[in-house]
Amino acid sequence: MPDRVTINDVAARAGVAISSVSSALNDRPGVSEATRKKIVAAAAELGFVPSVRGRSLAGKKTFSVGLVVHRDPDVLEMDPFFGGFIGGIESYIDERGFALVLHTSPSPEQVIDRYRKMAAGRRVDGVFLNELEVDDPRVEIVQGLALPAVGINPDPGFPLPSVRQDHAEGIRQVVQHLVELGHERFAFVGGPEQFIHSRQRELAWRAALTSFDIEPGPIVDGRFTYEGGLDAADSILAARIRPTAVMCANDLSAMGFIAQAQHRGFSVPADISVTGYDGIQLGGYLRPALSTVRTSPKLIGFEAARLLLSTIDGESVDDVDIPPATLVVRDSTGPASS
Amino acid sequence: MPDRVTINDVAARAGVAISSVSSALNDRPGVSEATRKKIVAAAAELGFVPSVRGRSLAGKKTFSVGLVVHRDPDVLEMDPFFGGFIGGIESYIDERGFALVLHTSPSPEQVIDRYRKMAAGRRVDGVFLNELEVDDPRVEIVQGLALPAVGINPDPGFPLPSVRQDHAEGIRQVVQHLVELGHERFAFVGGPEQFIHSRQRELAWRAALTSFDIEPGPIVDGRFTYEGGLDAADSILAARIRPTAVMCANDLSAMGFIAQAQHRGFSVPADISVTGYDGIQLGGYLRPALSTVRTSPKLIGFEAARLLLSTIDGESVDDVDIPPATLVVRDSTGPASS
DNA sequence: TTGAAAGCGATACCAC
DNA sequence: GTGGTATCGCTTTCAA
Repeated sequence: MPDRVTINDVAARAGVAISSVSSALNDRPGVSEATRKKIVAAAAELGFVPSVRGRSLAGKKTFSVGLVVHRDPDVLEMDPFFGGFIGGIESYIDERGFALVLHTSPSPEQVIDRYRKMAAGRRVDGVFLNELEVDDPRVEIVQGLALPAVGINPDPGFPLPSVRQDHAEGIRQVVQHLVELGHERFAFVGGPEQFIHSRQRELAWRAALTSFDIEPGPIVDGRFTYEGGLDAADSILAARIRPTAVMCANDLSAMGFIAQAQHRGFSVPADISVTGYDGIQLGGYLRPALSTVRTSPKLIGFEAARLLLSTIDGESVDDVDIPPATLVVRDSTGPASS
Repeated sequence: MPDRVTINDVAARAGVAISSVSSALNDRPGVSEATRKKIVAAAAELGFVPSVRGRSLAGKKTFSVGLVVHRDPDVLEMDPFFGGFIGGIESYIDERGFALVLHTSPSPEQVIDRYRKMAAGRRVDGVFLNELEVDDPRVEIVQGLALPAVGINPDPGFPLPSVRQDHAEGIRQVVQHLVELGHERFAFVGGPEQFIHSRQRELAWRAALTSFDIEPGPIVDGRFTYEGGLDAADSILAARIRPTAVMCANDLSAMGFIAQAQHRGFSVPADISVTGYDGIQLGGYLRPALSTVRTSPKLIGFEAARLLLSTIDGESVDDVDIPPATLVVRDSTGPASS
């Protein structure tokens, strides 16, 4: 492999010292305009691109941030949140010379190990903490390692800088929408209880119903998966007194729910109204198109990246609140049947 | 941020020179068993983890490989191939101390720039070339930069080490399956023509039909997207003489096709049989469940990673052939209606 | 404003 | 078998 152009080559070409090259190319003061121009020209001619290796050793930064998907790699295939989230991260860090190091971790034990290695080996300058769980062990790890980290949608009082998008408002809108359609019997299909966002959504659902003086009705686990939605539909639709409206805690389980409801001969929304939560693209293409609460994974990723890079630079940052997720009414919700 | 323990600390602790520590910890010869033990013990006590930064500067390796998703970040949300592919890469490189650097690139021009930067900045030791296009400019770039690279599903004669999974066999099986069901009028929904895998699938489809002495029938573009499938259905089902069986070049467009067919009052498979290509998980959950050709993105990722790391180590490698993608018969294909 | 030189944390070569 | 030491490419003092 041929050796690349280094800062020495540029310095030689411009007839200056490498320290001047460094200063000039990093827009630091202490270089005359004339010298700077000469240097920039020389760098351009030579096609100089600073070596990330060299600068990270000297500068004590790796210029990369880490994201660990701490579930089976298959979630990347099925969970559309990550696509948007990663896209948002990219759009911020790319321009700043940072790269995203992605890890997937099949088993929970490996997750901890990953964070430890990333931090100790100084492979990344900071990490994103997504899909937070109750008493998430990662918090202690990053704190112990003094590794900059940003939390995604944690509960209030989370000890690290965080990005949040309010879910309560959107869920309240769902309930109001369903109430206005005349629904009186409801059910909720939730996510795994160890996830904070599962709890948040269920609590918001309960609270919203309560504010309308409505009984919560059955609450079953949909596991955030398509299959979970299938199962939930079986369980909910088998009851003697069926709900006329169901909210699923994410779009994927809502898709499963609808498919199974249709399979069992129910019409959506004529027999039963169904909503999801997330706002994945696919939902808009379904028949019926899925009414849902649209979140902003891309924006969340963008803001999280901003916070993380600031934290890495040693700045103290405030938490960020993304505008609330809001109701998107499509075709899977309609007037109560009876 | 507290300074980490370095190789110097370990050397001091064990009372030896850093060079011995380096040799001992990397299982290189030239260290007595006794010394090695002392060093390993010292390293363990101190919790020493070698700095990737230091070793990459000295060792001329970054211990990371790059993947550029050279389309809009949204594809990560909609295209399930990446999840499995990335998971496969991870499962190989993780154990070898490598990390995956992921880039998304909204605009085509930026793609080239990305590769150039990754290579010139020596941020990665090698890259994956996926979704190859006809006369793909990336090939020249990596060759010019002497950047190790591995191609995914290229045509024969591709100048770089590659991983291929045969598509022809699976597609032939689709045709045979449909013919055995009595179908005589066919249509094909293809992908964007600049992609090599689009062409490969269409050619295989044509070849298979020819081998059964059947006319190809209409071939329309489904853009590999759900919406493209929707549009393709509109176009194909509006014809006076409709096909009774349709193959879509990927699952996503097949899903769109089915949804739109149903929307227009056609029953799948009673009125029209539909198959996809990819074998995404979601396909199994649809109603009707999607008949398709199952590929192995995870295995492809794994093997591609293996090739890439070998190439990086300077070994010359042979191309890898994954066992062919094969037909999965589910519910979206049935006997010809008339 | 400029340049010389000291690290950063490893690897690798070369004497001893 | 061992321990110095040059080296990788850059950032960052600190003199001049």
